[in-house]
Amino acid sequence: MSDLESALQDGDQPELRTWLRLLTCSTLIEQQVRSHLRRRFNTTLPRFDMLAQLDRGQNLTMSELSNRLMVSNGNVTGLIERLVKEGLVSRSPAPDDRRSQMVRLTSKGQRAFDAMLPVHNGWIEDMIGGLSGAEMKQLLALLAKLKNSLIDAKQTGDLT
Amino acid sequence: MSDLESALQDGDQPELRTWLRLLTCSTLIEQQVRSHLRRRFNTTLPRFDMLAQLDRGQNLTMSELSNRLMVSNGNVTGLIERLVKEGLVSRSPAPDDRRSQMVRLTSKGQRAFDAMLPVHNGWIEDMIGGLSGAEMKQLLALLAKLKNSLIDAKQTGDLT
DNA sequence: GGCAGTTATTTTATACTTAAAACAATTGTC
DNA sequence: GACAATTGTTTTAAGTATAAAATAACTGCC
Repeated sequence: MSDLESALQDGDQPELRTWLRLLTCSTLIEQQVRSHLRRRFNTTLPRFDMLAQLDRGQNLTMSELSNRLMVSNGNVTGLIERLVKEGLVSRSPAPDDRRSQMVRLTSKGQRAFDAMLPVHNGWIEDMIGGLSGAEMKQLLALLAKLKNSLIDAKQTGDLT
Repeated sequence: MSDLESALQDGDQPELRTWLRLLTCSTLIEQQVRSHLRRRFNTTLPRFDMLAQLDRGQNLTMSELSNRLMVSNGNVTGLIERLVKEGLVSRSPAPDDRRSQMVRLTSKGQRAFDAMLPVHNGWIEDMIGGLSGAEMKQLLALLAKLKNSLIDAKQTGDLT
């Protein structure tokens, strides 16, 4: 059995080890969710993620979606285009800014997402269920701290 | 400020929260590394990852690389092709199995990777450095547990 | 009111990624 | 020693992703 972390010494380079283990976990989850979405709902993870954002906050602009999903603006353009073509999402001009578009779920899109959400959440629960409530709480706290560290490093490193 | 986690209740759905926060962290790290690799070395993350695997274990087959990097076999084909074209990697037929190829770094590839590795590790240290040694140790332990939970769920879920 | 700078989005080019099919070589079994 | 099943790899088609350039609309300031 070998994976991303193989051939790293034990106490060595804890930062690198942390990163690689984090990446392994998130890749494993992603692959499972991706595969389940395909089999069960014949859709993809980026589309699901997009619908999820639109479900949480209706009437978002393209930029808002790009920020929330943490993907490039061009990526959002293409993804929304496909979802519009599938009839799950609609675009309308923003009332106050002619550059912007408001994106929202169609009723078909809302129904599709409502059907997927609980099943999706069940998959996640199954995958992460190996941790106790206390462990999850701890993990959440550590990840919050890491997230802050990452945001800090990003800011201080970007003073080009 | 809103991101993947926005609009989730506080104590609610700890599994989902955990997953989204994990994803946020790994996306933030990935984007930073990707951007640094481009600016500093004019290369990409998948290429760097591939070189790293080849540095750790010389003479790996395509399948081995696919397993270690956790990407599809077709993906490895294309990636290796590009690296061969850049002269960083070479392929040779496996002695014992005519279906397989052994892949290894060229000396140019080795030099390129040796130049990148310490710089790369510095980026990671900067990003994760906001955590204390004890916190990293804790986080590593929790992620190890999560990783096991994920592997379990995968096995029990795949008995189609 | 004009114009410099910024912001929102799309376009372009290229690279990455997957799933599934195709193919080729190996293995196990009788 | 045939031959079914498996394994290793490539090919194909479609989708996802980025960075950078291009467009278009907005804002602030004089």
